Amino acid sequence: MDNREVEGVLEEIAQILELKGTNTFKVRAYQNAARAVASLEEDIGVLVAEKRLSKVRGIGKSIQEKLTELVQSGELKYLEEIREGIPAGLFDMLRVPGMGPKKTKVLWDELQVSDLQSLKAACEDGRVASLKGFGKKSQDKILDGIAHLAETAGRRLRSQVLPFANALVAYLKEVDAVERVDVAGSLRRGRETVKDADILVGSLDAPAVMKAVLDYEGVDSVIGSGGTKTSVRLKGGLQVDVRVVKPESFACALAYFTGSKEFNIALRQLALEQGYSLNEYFLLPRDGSKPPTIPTEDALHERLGLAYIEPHLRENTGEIAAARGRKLPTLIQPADVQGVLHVHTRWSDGAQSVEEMVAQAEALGYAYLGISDHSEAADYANGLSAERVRAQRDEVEAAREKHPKIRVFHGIEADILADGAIDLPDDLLESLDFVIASVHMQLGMEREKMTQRLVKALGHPAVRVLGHPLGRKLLQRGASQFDWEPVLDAALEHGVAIEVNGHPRRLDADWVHIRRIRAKGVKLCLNPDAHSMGALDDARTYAVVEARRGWASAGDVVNTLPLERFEREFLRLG
DNA sequence: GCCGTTTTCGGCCCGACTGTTTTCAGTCG
Repeated sequence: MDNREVEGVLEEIAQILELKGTNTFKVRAYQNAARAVASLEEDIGVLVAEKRLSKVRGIGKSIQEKLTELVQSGELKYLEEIREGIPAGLFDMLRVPGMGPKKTKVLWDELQVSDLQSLKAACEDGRVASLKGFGKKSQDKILDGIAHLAETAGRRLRSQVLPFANALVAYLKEVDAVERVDVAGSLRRGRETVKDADILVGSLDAPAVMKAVLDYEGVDSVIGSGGTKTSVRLKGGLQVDVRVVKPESFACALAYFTGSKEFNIALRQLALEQGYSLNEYFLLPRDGSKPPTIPTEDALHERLGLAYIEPHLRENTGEIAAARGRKLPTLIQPADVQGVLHVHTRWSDGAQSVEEMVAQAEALGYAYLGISDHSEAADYANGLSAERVRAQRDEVEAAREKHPKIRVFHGIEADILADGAIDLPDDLLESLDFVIASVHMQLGMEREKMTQRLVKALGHPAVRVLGHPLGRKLLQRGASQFDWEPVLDAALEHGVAIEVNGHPRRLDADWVHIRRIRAKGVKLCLNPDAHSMGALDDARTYAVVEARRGWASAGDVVNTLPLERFEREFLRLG
């Protein structure tokens, strides 16, 4: 039972309690505990075994007992008890926009509606509209919500949303009434997938801004529009919320609408302790005196006795305490990345030649580049046999001669076979500059076997990087299951770095595990996993964001090293 | 259910919008 599964159990308890109309603070206690578990830097099994669970903030006596039972036996009587009589379909109903626990419970009690299908039917024959507290509009909104849920599952990749959000921001910048405008919300925090885009505007003329949004040519339909907030659906389906505040409130509002929700709650708590009340407009002294001028988020955090907390860290997973103690790390920046290793070419499933990728990397200012096509076992990707790897050398050598300013390493992304062996002969692997070892097949292997598979692969002397360890594809398939502790132990022992894959659909390892990897002292390697020239910079664009969310600084990442040190200390060449 | 240098009880973040009401509950972020 790993941290993610335990987190899921706590969240399920919170949802069930919410549906049952339990005291909201009790519900919140379980939600807080779920977050606390999610942000642990150790395996929860270790904490339970060493009886250190109660030291975790947010986990008290009662939850500690439940988690001990859960981790030790894999079961939890309390959950089974409260689950009794709660149809699983109610959780799907909660995901419909506008549907919360209260409405869900009313529909269940009054109409015996217990899943999306029966909810849809109840809306279509008008039973929902006839209920007290509901009406025609609620009913139509629920139907729209169900349709949208089915269409997109509600979330999109960050990379798919950013261009739309940036275009709208650029448009609003040109509107006369707009003084300041910025992206907020989970998009600003760098979440891997987002539900919608939040845009904040500072203006003295809110109606003009609302009108400008409604006039935007990218708008498909209007979801709602009030005096200071307008929600629209853009062509392409993305929902965007635009809010307007007075320019004097912009910094407080930007902080507020950036979230996360949990971070805001904690920040307000801190403000209360220090004699302030914090809302999205001002930091109000409780004694009724005039609120201080807050021109930037930096100033807001400083007022509360905190070092500035970057948006990427705002998840209420320890960053506030660290900011208080001035112990936040200096986060890695895109420009810190000196070179990248994980790059494909036409030799396997890439779109460009070796030379084209090298030229592009040089143009982007990289000091070194590793060519790493797929290996033999990845035949779906036209993986390279030992013979073809040797043949590729000439082309790599030619690119080196043509581009002397950038150092080109010749490597491979080799497959980790089911038994943990690497799929090319040892002498060939040893002759290369580096090897990235990745799992591409049998991703759903049983946990114990997958752990052994990875540990064995990391012990191969030629392996330098473990590629996309989770094997997930965002919004498509989940992560492989294995135990992190033995894998990280092996990585540490053999000096292998764990990849942070910058492919927008992978982002793997993810930020939660990056924190664990760092805590263990294992190094990271930020890569684009580029299959074309256009994706070559994805390590700086996407992997860096994921690493920052995992609290990584340049010192945690091997490919921030200058060329000579990277070559000598990490690749162990020459 | 959690928490505590006003500590073992009595708090627990705050406001906008919507749809339903005629003063408010629910949802959202």
